Amino acid sequence: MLMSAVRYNTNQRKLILAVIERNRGRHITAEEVHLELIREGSPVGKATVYRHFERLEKEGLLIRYAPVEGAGACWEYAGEPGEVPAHYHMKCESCGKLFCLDCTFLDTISNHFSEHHKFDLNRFRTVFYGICSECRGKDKDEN
Amino acid sequence: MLMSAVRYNTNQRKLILAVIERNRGRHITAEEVHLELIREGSPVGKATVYRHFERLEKEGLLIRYAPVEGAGACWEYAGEPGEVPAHYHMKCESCGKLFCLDCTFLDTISNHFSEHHKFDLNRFRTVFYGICSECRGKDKDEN
DNA sequence: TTGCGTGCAAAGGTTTTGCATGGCA
DNA sequence: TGCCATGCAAAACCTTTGCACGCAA
Repeated sequence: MLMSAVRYNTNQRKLILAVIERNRGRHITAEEVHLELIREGSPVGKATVYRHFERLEKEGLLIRYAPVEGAGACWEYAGEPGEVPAHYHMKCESCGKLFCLDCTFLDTISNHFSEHHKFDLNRFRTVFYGICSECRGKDKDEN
Repeated sequence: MLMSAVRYNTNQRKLILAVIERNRGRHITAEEVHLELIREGSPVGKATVYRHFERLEKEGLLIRYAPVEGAGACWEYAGEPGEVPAHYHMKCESCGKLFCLDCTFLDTISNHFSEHHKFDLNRFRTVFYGICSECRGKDKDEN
């Protein structure tokens, strides 16, 4: 929440923020932002994207999720406080897809952990691993 | 799980397992095992450690944790197959302690994922991250 | 003896860093 | 104009892979 970290409001910063805001509700990687801006015809260096992600996180505009194996860290626009609903992630061990879990049952889980185990769940880091519905039907040709 | 994956009980496998068992209750990285064995005077190649970690995970002897930012994946001894009843793990981000969750609510969670999200949870891989009761009381000096 | 296991080094992918240049305030 | 920001490439890091040799069964 160190807004003081913002010094120059450069064009690159605006471009990066625009892509992130446009992806409100979805997680995105630094690589994806980099490629998206190239596609738009407004290329921004990869290093610059990484540097801004780091700053935006400190400013509280970006949420950084624990990296999932096989991929890099993923981030998500935080927007106004409370704007992004609490959610968890589900990762398929077979196809590698990452799913966002927006389900009221999560509150039940959080509450259970809090009340019965006195444990405050961290939704940014906790990832549910398993096999998704698509892969469940197929033969397990993983690995 | 797939005990059939074990073919040769090589010396390197024994050495790696020994280090892991000795670190029961603590997570450890491939790099740490590699270095520990060098320190012991029984060096084992880094690639071999990685290959064994992968196999031990399939066998159910090791739990692989989601990588922590700034570090690689970390692993932890899960005990002999069948030694421990089905359970999930809860890891405190502050003190690093690993808690075993033996609670009927877990079935509720598994069932919910299975029925509502058509997702088969992997209890070995899924780890709940958060702050434990002990650390909840203290100042959050983490990070 | 057979074929898996091992070690080394090289490759792969992601993120960080150094340094000269560019651009915001 | 003074600094911070940027871009490129190289480095750093972690992990995987290729290949020839070694060793458990």
